[in-house]
Amino acid sequence: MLIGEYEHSLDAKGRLIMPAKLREDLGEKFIITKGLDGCLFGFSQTEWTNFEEKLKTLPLTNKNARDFVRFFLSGATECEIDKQGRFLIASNLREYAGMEKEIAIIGVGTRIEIWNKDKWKKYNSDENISADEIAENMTMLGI
Amino acid sequence: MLIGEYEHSLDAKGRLIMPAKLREDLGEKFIITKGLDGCLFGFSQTEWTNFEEKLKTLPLTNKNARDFVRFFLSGATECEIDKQGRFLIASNLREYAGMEKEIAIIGVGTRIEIWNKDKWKKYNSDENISADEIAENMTMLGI
DNA sequence: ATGTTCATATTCACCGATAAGCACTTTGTT
DNA sequence: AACAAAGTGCTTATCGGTGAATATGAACAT
Repeated sequence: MLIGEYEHSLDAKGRLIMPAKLREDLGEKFIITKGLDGCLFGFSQTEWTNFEEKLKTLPLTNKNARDFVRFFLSGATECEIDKQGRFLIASNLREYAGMEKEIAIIGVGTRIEIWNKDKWKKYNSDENISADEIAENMTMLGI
Repeated sequence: MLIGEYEHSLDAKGRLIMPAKLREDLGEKFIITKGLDGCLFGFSQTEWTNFEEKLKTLPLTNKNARDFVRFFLSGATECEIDKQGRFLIASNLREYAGMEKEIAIIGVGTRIEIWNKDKWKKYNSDENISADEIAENMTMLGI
């Protein structure tokens, strides 16, 4: 299960350290693609095939669905972690997610998300997250 | 059943003693996450996996669900109690909960809560918590 | 009261993960 | 062929996490 929040920085060539705690769950090779809310998604190989399967079930006749599928598949890249624990983020993905240097990597269960750190901080400080709402959701989920 | 109130202090590296009485109920490994009212929550593994299962079912396409899942999973860390009964609190969680040195740990049935001690004192002294008021609210819940 | 045991506090030393800089290779362009 | 740009790999220094040793203090039994 991918969890936690980590902060690292891109090197001059656009490589990023994969936090040691995420590495084992994610595997040596994994997939990153454009994500929602301005971040990148990263999937382990098994989670990626799951995800692909779901995308395949969407009706080709629906324009919305076609867009949705294109969005995820066109952005997808396979990444490999090198001996020093780093991986390269393709330049188009870096651009999409507005990445400069400071990066936040978060584990979200079945995937990781890679954020421009400032964006992530802002996202967290916004009222995306109100305590009342959280409490309400928690009781709904039986915690 | 996790109960009681304990006061301890963080060491220089951000580690905290887990009170002996909570250890057996919580297990060697447990999960801490961002909680409500500015504290951290700690769950036993069984409590947590329940919760995870539920989070997994939430739809990727719903923004509310994404927010909620991100809040809990990005804030989560697995902790392991070392031979001396201590565990490390990740720096982002320490920051979130405003932890300096003096800590209060309380048992709340199915989870523990970890507080900055001053915050905890203040929270208790405020009219957040008048026993009478609480009792009154409880009748509404049919107790 | 005294000694024993257990829980907690404090300090120090070591190791692994990460940051950062640099050099080399590959590829594509002129 | 020469060069620039992008990708890959290595080396070193630093810092945070981890474990060990010791000190302090409370609880308990004799």
